[in-house]
Amino acid sequence: MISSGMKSIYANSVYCIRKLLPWRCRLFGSTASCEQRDFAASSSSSLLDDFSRYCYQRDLPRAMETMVEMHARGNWADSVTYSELVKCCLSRGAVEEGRLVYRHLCFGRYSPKTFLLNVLLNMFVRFGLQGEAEELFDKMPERNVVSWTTLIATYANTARSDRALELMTLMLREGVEPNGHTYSAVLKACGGLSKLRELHCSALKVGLESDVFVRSALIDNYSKLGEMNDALRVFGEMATGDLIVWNSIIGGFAQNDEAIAALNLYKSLKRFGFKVNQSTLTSVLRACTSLTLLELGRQVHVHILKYDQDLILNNALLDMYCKSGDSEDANQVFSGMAEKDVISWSTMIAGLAQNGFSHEALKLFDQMKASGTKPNYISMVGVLFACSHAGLMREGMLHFRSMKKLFGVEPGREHYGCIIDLLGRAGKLHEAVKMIEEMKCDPDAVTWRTLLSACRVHRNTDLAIHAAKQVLRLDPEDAGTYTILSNIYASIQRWEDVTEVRKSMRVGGVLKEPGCSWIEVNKKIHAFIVGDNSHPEKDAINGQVNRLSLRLRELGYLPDTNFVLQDLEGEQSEDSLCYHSEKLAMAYGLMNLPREKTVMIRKNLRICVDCHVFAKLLSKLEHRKIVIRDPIRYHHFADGTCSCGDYW
DNA sequence: ATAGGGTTAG
Repeated sequence: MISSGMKSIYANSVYCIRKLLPWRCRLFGSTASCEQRDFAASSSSSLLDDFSRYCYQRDLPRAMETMVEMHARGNWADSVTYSELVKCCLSRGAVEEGRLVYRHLCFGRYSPKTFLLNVLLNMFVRFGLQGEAEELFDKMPERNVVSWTTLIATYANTARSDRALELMTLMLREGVEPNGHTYSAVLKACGGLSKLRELHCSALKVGLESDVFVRSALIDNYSKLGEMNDALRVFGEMATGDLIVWNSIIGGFAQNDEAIAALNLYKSLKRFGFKVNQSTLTSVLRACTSLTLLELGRQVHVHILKYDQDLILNNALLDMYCKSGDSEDANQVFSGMAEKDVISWSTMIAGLAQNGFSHEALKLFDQMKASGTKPNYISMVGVLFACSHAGLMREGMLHFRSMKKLFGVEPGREHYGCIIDLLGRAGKLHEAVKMIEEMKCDPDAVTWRTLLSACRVHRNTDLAIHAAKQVLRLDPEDAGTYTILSNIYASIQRWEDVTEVRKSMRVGGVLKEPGCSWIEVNKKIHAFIVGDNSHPEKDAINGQVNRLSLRLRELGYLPDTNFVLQDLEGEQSEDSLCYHSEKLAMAYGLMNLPREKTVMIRKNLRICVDCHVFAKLLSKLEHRKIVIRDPIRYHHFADGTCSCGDYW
């Protein structure tokens, strides 16, 4: 008879158990309840003492030698000593020795207890020997919550979430009650919101509401699904403070681009007198990054100087400086890093490329390869972005065509996007279309928007209409593309189509996102929304825009009223162009920032041609550096030119 | 005595 505790977890369990039954009888049969000491012959006590000493001293070679001797004499030590030996194997990565310990314990006249089998199970898992772990698990006469949790955790960590959840079900079916360890492991594997809520409920039922590990796992999962209300509720129910739970919620807001909430929580955390650590600061930096709060980020930089060798923190710092358009400080952090991983290199390459330093980015890519760091999918997005940004057709194609062979990177949407951008910039629109047809993955709205952008610059109306329709098919909420499409139809007098586009926009309830620009002055964010006059200094700002506009006209600035193929922030008239949010932000920056500071602006929509000309001329007139970061790329204006080369 | 949490790049 096979007892329920021996039931195999595998589909072909009957076969599995039959095959193993003789082994099982020999090992776990009649002697199953024997204690280790019973086997120790009195004459061997000094051998066992030696063994125990070697194990606790972490002298692996001598311990193994003694173990072999013991095996020959039929002696066994106690479980705790063996667990020390396994720890020793693990810390040295001694796989073969570990296997030998396993054979010594499981293939002889000895019956290891569940505790010891769990230790061995964990050892196999740690060594990445999944097959051997499963085999052992399958053969265990009794599996407790630790055995199940150990295996569930490996599946959860190797992103085999279906298997982890399945094991949890089997565990419950066998009547083994899960604990906090189990939930924090299985939560890592939970895919959707409904499964998460289900696990959340059952964890509460088992009485785990105060387990901080479960709490942080729940917060983390709700955050990943963007359910910040749920995450906040779980956080708020915490009676005692726990730094990691705080880190989870701060990280959650930072990842969901709710930077203000993240920063406020960070402030309360400090007010409560908590000592924060690297993880907290990494999330705080990420929050600063998403708001382009360069000055606040610099302040955080001062606080993290004591962690100057922390790789992840340095990577976040790098990204903060890159995204804030400060490639000099990014370079400084980068060159000061003792250890660099693929993320450090990728961040820096993409950062340089986005800031218009394509050649520096490509030089860095050469250094990366020379350093022995293997580029991955994301690294190649940065490299191709650098090529497209500088119009380096030959080089871009070369990297694109060779990356699979050289680095095993299969080209994906983002890579194709760069190539389409590259071809589009060169005016090779039909080759760009061919590239879309060649894609193995389905093109998405971003892909078609890239083509649409190329059509806009090269004034190809027919193709633009096609691309715009594709964008709207894939993303029917994209207000900007409706506007472009309607403008195109208007320009070729297809009034019925104009009406049609406007109508479908109305029917679909698509609202145009108002243009918004942000600028940091005195560590505070000032937001300028088109049509919003609530800024206390609005009169002074409007006056400044008008004055600048007049002075720029002397330099040849003419408001660009050719709106065709453009998605503008506001109404389409010369008058309203003056009040595009980035112009207001530029004016405000010039009024309030010291002369040596770069005017750094972030905006939610892409910059229009008129504002682009305005910014270029302004940088020359005022001898100021201006950076405008739109959702796709950054425009560095200096001395009358822009790093984007007037293509975006 | 064996199993558990948070942080970085497109």
